[in-house]
Amino acid sequence: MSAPTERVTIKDVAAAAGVSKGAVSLAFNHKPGVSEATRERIFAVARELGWAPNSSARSLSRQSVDAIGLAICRPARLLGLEPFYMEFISGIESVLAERSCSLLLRLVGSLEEEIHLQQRWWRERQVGGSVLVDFHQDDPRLDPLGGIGLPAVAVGHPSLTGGLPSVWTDDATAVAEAVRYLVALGHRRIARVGGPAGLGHSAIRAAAFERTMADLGLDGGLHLETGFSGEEGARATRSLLLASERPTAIVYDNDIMAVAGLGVAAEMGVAVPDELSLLAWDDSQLCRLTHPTLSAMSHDVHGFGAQVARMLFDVIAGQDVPSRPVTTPSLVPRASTAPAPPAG
Amino acid sequence: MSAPTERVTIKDVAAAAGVSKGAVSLAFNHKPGVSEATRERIFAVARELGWAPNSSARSLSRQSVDAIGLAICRPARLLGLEPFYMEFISGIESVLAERSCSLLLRLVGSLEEEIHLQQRWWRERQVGGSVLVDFHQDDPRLDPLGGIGLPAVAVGHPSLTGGLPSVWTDDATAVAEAVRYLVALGHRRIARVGGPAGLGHSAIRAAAFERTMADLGLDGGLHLETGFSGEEGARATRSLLLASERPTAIVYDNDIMAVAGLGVAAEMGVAVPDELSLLAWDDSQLCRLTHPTLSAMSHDVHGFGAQVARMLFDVIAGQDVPSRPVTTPSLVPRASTAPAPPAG
DNA sequence: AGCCCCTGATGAACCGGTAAAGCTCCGATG
DNA sequence: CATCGGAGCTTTACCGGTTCATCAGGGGCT
Repeated sequence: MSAPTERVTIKDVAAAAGVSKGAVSLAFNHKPGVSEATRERIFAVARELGWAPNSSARSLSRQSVDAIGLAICRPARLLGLEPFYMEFISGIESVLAERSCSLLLRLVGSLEEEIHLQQRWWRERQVGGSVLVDFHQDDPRLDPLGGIGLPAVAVGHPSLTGGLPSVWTDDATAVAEAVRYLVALGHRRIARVGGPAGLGHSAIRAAAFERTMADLGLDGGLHLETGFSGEEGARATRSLLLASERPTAIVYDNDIMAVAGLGVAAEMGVAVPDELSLLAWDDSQLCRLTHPTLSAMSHDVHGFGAQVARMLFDVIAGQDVPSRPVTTPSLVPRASTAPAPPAG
Repeated sequence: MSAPTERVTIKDVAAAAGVSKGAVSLAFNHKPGVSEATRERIFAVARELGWAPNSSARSLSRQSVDAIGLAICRPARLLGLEPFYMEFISGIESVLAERSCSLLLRLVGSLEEEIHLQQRWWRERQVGGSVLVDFHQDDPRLDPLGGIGLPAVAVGHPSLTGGLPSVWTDDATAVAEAVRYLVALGHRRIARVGGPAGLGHSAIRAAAFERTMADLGLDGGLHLETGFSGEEGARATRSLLLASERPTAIVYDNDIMAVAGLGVAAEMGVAVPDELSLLAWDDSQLCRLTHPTLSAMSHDVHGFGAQVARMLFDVIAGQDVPSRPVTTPSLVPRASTAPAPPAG
């Protein structure tokens, strides 16, 4: 016995206000064609009846959708720990809210799954456009999604996103800053614990790391790839610290792995920062909660998301949008980095 | 010069297959009325043309929507660190995906905002129903949302959710288990760092904490309220450890605050677990990354989300759904809890 | 007075599906 | 052999909006 759910439609409002459907539509969309008096009467009636235009009907008629899609392809257990995404989403939403647009979120298990999902979303017109994240080198999504006309904004360096309008952070420059900072502190054996090599931005950071180290005349070969999880960060750190010539500084690709690294150092009795400096990436609140607090490469993830959303709206509006970087991550030194221990 | 975007509609498919719109609709919805041969021909044509039914049109016609809403009212910075939500969402989505239903996610700044949002979502039929989370005592959402016919499932103890079908974890029992465990280890001065008192489940845990302590003849007054953030967890821990008679064990309301507590203990030179035992809540991966690793009250958040989604579908289907608990969190002892130090 | 134009409104067509009623043909039945 | 029933489609009427052509009425101009 579900409630009758008295559906109020535009017709009811029109009847109650003594005008035609068309007039109600004009009034609600703030278009000319109705007098101020009529408009107000219509609004009053609509409020009284608790009416709001049915979004399916509006979409159908207008041939447009007020929703955008975001599919994230990482295990949920990992995502929960990545402060990045929620912050990023919140940035997107800050822009969506202004335009009363909604975010369709989906966690997918593979890029193939994402391809199918995005195709479906677009064919069924469930979304007006999509945000694509986590680009790989030769990303398999580019071909299938490039051709179908889906308006999209890519998050990632233009070298990865195959001509899609993109927003990215200049990770190469940030990596260089991180390395130079550690070198200035006297570190010579610097390691890096990165994300999966297939992931575009990990590769970019890896390359920048090697290059910067080489430029400074140091050995840049000391970097490990992980799957971004804390556990893998811990394992990587453990193996680095067990090496015969262990590094005096480690740069991580996210906060979680840095926290894990800190745990491993403590477990192995390696003093941070006296014997080992650690540098995190993203700089979530987590970095301020550990002891010692974690130095980090910090950036405005919220603003990043907002920028992406704004650009997507432009793309949907049919504008020709140039790719552009957002502000480069910058170093926030805290207690986990210190001058290198005297060579021993 | 946006692409012409040749919109393929059911009419095109019908024409190409040499049948009527109706036949295509029947075929695609797996309803009787078309022969097997025709059905296959229609599918072949649809695949070739890359057609999928327009979701707005379908919603409009069917008077139903294949999306559900979730609004979360916590600061984004905090959410990112709460592994709970992503895991919860992923649980919801595991069920939605089976029914090709989408999740509309919104981060809101206040419960008032959520009320407006949910009302709009429902009036505009953007969602078929909603998941309501983070119930407060005398929650302001109950009145405005109860009356409008929005199908909803509440996450929270029935005492908080005003007659809405609910799913909840038996926090009271879990708190009791936590306390008894610590007491069994010899702890007598046990503190609790909880969430905001207004939040229903915090209140329930607080009450259960006091009651259990009282039952055991101990002082249950030692609990602090926070806003769930790591920083507040750190502050609370600091104040507890500075007290004249400091606790020998602390129970936290989430993982992040426990991690922060661990940081504070280290900073103050209080040995964990020798001088102080810490117990986290939720048991995300984070608990295994610190040193020492964190004992925690663990539960299946993914399954929790799935359960909620399943129930919401039943509600939307018009069934009369009984509220029910999911499995009670259970203790996972790790390295942060140990026998109480000898009284001194 | 006759004409034009502008404002404020109406009515019908349309968006792309679904659903129910209607129509055809065919084999089975009395 | 007329009749009935059902399988297999088609037709048509919605769903609840938007949009556009049309129209009535009133004021200003010649």
